[in-house]
Amino acid sequence: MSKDMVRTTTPCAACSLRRCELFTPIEAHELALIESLKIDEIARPAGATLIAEGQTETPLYTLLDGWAFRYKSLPDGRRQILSFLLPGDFIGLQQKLTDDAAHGVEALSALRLCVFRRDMIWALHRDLPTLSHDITWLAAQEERLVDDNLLSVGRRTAVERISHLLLSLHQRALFHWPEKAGRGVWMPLTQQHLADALGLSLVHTNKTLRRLVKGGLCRWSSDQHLTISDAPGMARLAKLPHPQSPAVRPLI
Amino acid sequence: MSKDMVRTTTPCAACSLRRCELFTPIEAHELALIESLKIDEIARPAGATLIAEGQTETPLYTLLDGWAFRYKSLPDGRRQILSFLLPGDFIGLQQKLTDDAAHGVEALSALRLCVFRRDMIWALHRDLPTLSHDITWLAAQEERLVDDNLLSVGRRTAVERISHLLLSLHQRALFHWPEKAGRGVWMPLTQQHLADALGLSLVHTNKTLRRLVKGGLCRWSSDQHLTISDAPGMARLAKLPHPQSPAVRPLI
DNA sequence: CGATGTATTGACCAGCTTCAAGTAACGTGG
DNA sequence: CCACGTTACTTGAAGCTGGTCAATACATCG
Repeated sequence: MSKDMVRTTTPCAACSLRRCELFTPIEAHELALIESLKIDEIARPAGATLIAEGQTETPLYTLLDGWAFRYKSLPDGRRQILSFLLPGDFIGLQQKLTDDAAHGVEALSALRLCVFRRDMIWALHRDLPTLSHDITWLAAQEERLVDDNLLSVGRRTAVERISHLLLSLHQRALFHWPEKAGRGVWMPLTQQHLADALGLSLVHTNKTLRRLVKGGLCRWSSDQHLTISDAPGMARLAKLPHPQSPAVRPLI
Repeated sequence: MSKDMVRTTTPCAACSLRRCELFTPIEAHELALIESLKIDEIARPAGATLIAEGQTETPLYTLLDGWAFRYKSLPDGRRQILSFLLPGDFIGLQQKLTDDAAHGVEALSALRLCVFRRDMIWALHRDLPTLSHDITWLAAQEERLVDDNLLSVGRRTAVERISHLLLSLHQRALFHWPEKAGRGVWMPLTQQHLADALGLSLVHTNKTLRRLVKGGLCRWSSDQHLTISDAPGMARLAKLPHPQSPAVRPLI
């Protein structure tokens, strides 16, 4: 814990994420408020637990770099991944507002995180309507993601689920890590993670994924890179409903 | 459409929902702002579509009385119910913030609804931090509900799912409609709705529900009332994780 | 060089879906 | 008042998707 000492390693204005076209441009005074609420910038290794299920007094982060996921589990250990987190995603909003963490958050890769003051959410609401509006937008957006996953897990078959998940992760990841020639997009998941996100068993996930690969629709390298070879084919398999908007989004 | 005419049938201060101990007390000036944003109070019959999937320009409501649900569906008609809506729930938040409705909303029973101005969310953020904070809280809370359902659909067995859903609906409904002696709590769902919410087929839902009833754990009357006879037994079956907080909540 | 984690594949089985048929309750029109 | 259509519920039988068990291969790592 770094007491009240403010040790901002990177000024928010210089934040590399801001340069990404995925995020809406921001006013100088908004940036100043965010910077005043920033406590620290930290790194976490792959596999680290950022927030444990049931934990109270959870911290607030913005994910700067890397992959993570939110999950919930049953007493007997069965685990469900609720959604994946990529750079720009806000972490701890739900927990902050409802006190105890209903879900855990774990790192898939090494992470860089921006740490905010515990009272940040209230400060945003009190001091800057535009930013508090953005926070609400982020909360709504995150729910939309979970809604999508619920539709998948509840109503899609195994092939459909995998196609859908790979497609949407691929699309999201592409914004942050451009595809390296022939190697595909970086996606540091094990098949166990896929299975946990899809509500399938590990074995069945493997067999189904294998069928997709053999069918020439995508490639899943052993170094955890994904290539989509036949995007239209996968989209057809995934039974995408209304084509989803890429949508520029706020970054706090 | 009632043009710009303000025809508030009930003053917010007299709103019957406010008397429910489920909701946090509210300041006079907060109430005044809410009332200024209220346009109308309307009724809808059971089965009505409040918001269609893909609809743009969605309205904003607070559900005053009755049951509804949010859903998403696939091109071929398979439908997943995302969550159920009870009095006090805010409707249209997600759609408002992301433009097009990613999910539909349908009435299970006859409804009474409070209709708000389209710019309400922004007005709250601009004018009253306490209320904008509440809005964010509601969004976060709704996501928590979906998280729960996703865990269920992804990782629980059929018996567990049904027990869990009935238990949580029963608990929520109890706040609004006290159990009538021996008749149970009003729950205007068909088994098809249960199936759609649980990611199960109608037939299997029926058979599993029947087993619960024959096991003496609950009763599902033909007039759509639910009695939980053996709450601890059902909770054990449902594999409830951490006991959930009833939690007082804001009402907008 | 074992130990561990991940991927892969086969064999078997069960939970759930689909198909099918029948009952009961309700509303509507003749 | 009853025939009929409709909707919801119920139950049995058969079949498939996906789960469980098990064995192997392969890589990384201390």
